[in-house]
Amino acid sequence: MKKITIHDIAHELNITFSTVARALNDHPAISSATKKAVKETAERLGYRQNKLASSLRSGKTHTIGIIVPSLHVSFFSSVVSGIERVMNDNGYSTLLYQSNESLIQEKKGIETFMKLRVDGIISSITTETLEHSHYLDIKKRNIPLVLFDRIIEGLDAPSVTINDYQGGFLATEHLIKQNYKHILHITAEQDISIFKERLRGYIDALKYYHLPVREELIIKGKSSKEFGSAVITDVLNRNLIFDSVFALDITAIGVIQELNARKISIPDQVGVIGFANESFGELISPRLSTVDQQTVRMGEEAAKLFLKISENEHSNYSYENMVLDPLLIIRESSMRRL
Amino acid sequence: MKKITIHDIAHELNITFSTVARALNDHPAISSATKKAVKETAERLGYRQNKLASSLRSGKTHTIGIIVPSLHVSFFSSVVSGIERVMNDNGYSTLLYQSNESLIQEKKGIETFMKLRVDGIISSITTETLEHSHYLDIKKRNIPLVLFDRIIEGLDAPSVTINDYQGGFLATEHLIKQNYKHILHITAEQDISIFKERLRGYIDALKYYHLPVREELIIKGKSSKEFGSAVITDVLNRNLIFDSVFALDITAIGVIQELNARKISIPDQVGVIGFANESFGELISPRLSTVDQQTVRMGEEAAKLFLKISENEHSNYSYENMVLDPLLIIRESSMRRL
DNA sequence: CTGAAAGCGCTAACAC
DNA sequence: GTGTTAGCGCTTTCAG
Repeated sequence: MKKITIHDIAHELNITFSTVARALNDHPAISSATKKAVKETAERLGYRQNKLASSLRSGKTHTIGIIVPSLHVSFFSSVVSGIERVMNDNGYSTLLYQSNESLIQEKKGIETFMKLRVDGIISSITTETLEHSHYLDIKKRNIPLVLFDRIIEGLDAPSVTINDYQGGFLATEHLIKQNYKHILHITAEQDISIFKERLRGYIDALKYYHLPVREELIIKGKSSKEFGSAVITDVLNRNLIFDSVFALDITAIGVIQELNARKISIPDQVGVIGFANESFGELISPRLSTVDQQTVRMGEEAAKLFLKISENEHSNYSYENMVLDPLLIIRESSMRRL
Repeated sequence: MKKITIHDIAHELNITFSTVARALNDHPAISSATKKAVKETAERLGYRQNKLASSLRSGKTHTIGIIVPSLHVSFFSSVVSGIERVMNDNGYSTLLYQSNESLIQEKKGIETFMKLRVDGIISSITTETLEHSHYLDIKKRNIPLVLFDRIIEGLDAPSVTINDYQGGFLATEHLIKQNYKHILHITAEQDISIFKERLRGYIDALKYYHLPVREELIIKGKSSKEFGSAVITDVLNRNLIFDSVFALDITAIGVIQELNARKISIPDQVGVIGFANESFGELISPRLSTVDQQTVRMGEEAAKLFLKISENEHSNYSYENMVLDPLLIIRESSMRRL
């Protein structure tokens, strides 16, 4: 099947190709008669605009690049889904690149996107991204850049994140209001901002409600079902007093299983709340209360932010840093019958 | 920042731009001295090849389009992940499009990809795709097309699928070998090929091991936790004899919860095996035995298949339809202590 | 080993 | 309202 161009259509109708181009682009100065004729023959010949040529000439590709650490993580695939929907609705195509938490891969992705002349990049950085010269390069070239969730401190780029502090506060406050008074918090070992913020929220909620902050109830370790289970075993062995747990969803699952195994009733004896709103939280019994991170919305907002800044391209807009509110999802694991 | 082109590099070195182009593409007929000089100044000036121009001229974009019903479904995001990895490793970029199970969206995606002149398309069709003229169009234009999981009967296109019959057989056989004799099978109401195949595998396994096929143990309904739970309640009320269940993962979760609630011991009294190997299967107790669909591998194989057919573009290759073997994942829910 | 020149398919400024 | 013309930044013959 021969490639059909505007020249073929022009030839067919005995007009010039530029008239055809204008007709196809609904240029106001073209008679509706010729527009109709052009569009009909375009359809008949199976013409499809060559975006490459159009983009090369116009300088706009209507394509953006998305970089995420990994699609395997449901958080990221949800966000990508949100970005993709909004961008498609606005006539953009989306290129996808997984960095696999590798700085080298991330740089490769950016390199690829630049060569393809994307109109912008939306990214969530890798855990290895301590040096960000490649992001500075994007900015230097005036390519709109939006970051989400994992952002770069000190890089003046618009972003969408979630208020982890508030998430920690809300979760803790909810437990307190359910009349739990000794809240165990399992957090991460690493010095990562999101975990520190959630911990800060936890502490501030305790203080706000005049409850003591007990250091022995703040336990650091890796995020896993096994660790959650181990913590409960350990805490019980040490006879620590606690009546509720706030941990990541995956860790909370281990907590629930261990409590179930020991016939400690949830939520009556011990309440549990997670963080992340993973789908499996609804599948265990009792169903896990949790904090939702608005993943799809995060993607949508990142996309909208991109659209906004790429509109007034050269004007100096203020870099907007949107912070989404986490949502409390209350299920049975923390619903104490008061 | 001014856009740097090969002309700028040529000017800087007092050579012609075509020499620069050849040097950058490692053309054999260029002296290593000029190659070195060209590459150095390219680096120094911050030059980046314009793939648009290159693609327009050469006719190759080194970009493929991926169409999936939805990234929210972990099955698809895993497959996409596999495709993406292999394609990137082979110098391709990947465009992504979610059809959201809508035929119109799917057509729009294909339209977009064609205008962008992708080198090929990898797709899994929507449930609405009963008419496939848009896929015929792809073929007519000689654009390499690979389908995965949900394929089109009668469209002569290479594909990667999973052997659902074998999956059903393996799951059933495993239960039989664990000495379960009355296997309840929960399947879908709809006349979808994948479910019919799994059912066929179930029946054949029973026959193979000389067990009776009891119609009352084959129950059709929607796939959900709630339905799994309801089926167990119903079956127990009707005093049907059964000692094991084979259902989709999500449905199996409901089965397990209902059995747990009734203090019916798993796997001693009743064994349970799922299908899909969703991540939550490992998180419940007892952990769910299941059938893995090799999602990432499916994506990788689809990508490899694409690379293979796009090599010998115009030669007549035989359309390969790769069928992956499902993998039995045995966990506690079906591990009877014999 | 390098240069000259054509052209991929389109957009857009300038004519009339 | 339509035609003419000049590129966008490359790849790719054809020369020499």
